[in-house]
Order: sequence, then structure tokens, then C-alpha cells
Amino acid sequence: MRIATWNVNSLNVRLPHVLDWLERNPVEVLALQETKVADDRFPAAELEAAGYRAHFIGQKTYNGVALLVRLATPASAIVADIPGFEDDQKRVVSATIDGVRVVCVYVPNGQAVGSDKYAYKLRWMSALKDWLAAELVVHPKLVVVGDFNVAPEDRDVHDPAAWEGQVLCSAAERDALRAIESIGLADAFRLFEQPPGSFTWWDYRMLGFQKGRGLRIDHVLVSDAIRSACTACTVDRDERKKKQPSDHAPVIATFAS
DNA sequence: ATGGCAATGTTTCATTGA
Repeated sequence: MRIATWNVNSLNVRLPHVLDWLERNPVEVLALQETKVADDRFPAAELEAAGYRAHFIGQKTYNGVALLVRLATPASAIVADIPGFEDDQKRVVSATIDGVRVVCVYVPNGQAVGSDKYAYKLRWMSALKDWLAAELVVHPKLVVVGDFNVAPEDRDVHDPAAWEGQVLCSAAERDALRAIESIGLADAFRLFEQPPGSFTWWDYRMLGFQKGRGLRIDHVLVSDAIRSACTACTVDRDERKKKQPSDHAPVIATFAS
């Protein structure tokens, strides 16, 4: 089974990219973030025609997440949001897919260290951790994917000195991500040898991609019970080269069945 | 030189993202 995650920065704009990508990468699961589309306008029919059932929760303009699952792959127990956590923003959708609990998250950006949005981000990550810890008890085979908006280490940052202490890289955010991992989740990307300068997001400005100035902020976290089945985790950097790309590239994890 | 891009709705700017 292959599980991919991709912040598409508007599914309305990126639907052709997604359909094209799925045709070339017929993964069992594609988790999307920043769909920016209300549920009654979600392009479910187009995706179904491409062979994928969509499970989604969204809102206009901001946020919005989806799990696209191949029609032949069983999916059940769809849950939206973090149960018990009061939040107007649509950032989480989960499903049990072929025996694996898959959680798709869009962690808040945080805007700037010390801002209200930063406080919300830390509160949100804490709630996510508590909820995932309980989920892990019920679902030992757990995979949490998405845009975490945190670069875990300096090697995940093109210019660590310039980013030191900034939002996405601050100590409190890194601690919050480590706390999530501490419940029993491993960063699948780091289970394998990776080229230096591997990133998942590049700023649209300043020729960020062309200059290799990026961050690794999109992640696949795997529980102990499924970790040994994970055989690869890669970034599809080529997608960022395309015309009118998302500023994020897809991340793909492969699991032996 | 500390900007720069892209998407969206409140649209011809302001807001947000990262």
C-alpha cells in the first residue's frame, strides 16, 4: 500500500494537477490539505471518475482536508476534526483504510512567534497529541500524514541560521512535534537514507524552488506496529517544477502488505 | 535593498499562507 500526502493550496486550482498526478502515481491513499473548498462544492464526481472516493471536510477560502481512497480499497469509520476539541477550522479527517488508521492533518501555520495564531497552533498540536495517544490504543496500526508546518531539525531547513527561532522552526514548535512523536510515532522520511537538502515546501517568492530554498514541513508519521512494514518514503520534487504548481510537493510512503 | 508570489473574497486591495 502506498499513502501520499500533498498540500495542494486550493483544490479548485489544483484539481487538474491532482488528477494527472494520480494517473501517474496510482497510490491507494492520497491525503490533501488546504483544499479551500466547501463540502457542497467538492469535486467528488471528478475524482470518482478517476477511480478515487473522497472523504472530506472543508470550508471556503481556508483550510480543508480530504482523504482520496482508491475505489477497490476498503475505507470505513470516517471521522472529521479532533473529537472533543473545539475548533471552527477544518483541519483533520481520518479513516481506517485496508486495516490501517490514516489521519490527515493540516496543522495551523502559526503566522509569527508570539502571535495569537502561534498560541493557537501550539494549543492545537497539544490537542492533536492527546487525541492521537488515545487513538493509538484503539488503532495500533496508525499513520498520521499531512502538513505539520514544522521543520523538525536544522537539516530540514535550507538556511537554519536565517530561520532560527522563526515560525515553523521555533523550539516550542519542534518540541510540540517531538511530543507527538513521543507517543509512539516515527518520522517515516528519516527511517531511510535521504539526500541532503530534501524539502517539501518552497516559497513562491524569490525563486525559492529554483534556488533550493525550502523547508521539510510535510510529514508521514508511522506507529511502531506499522513501522517495520514501511519500505520507502520519498518527496516528489518534480511536481513543484510544473506550471502553476502548489508551493508544496507530495510525500509518498510505501508499505509492504 | 528584508521586498519578492499565489489564492481568495471582502476584489482592483486586504488577508493569509509559510
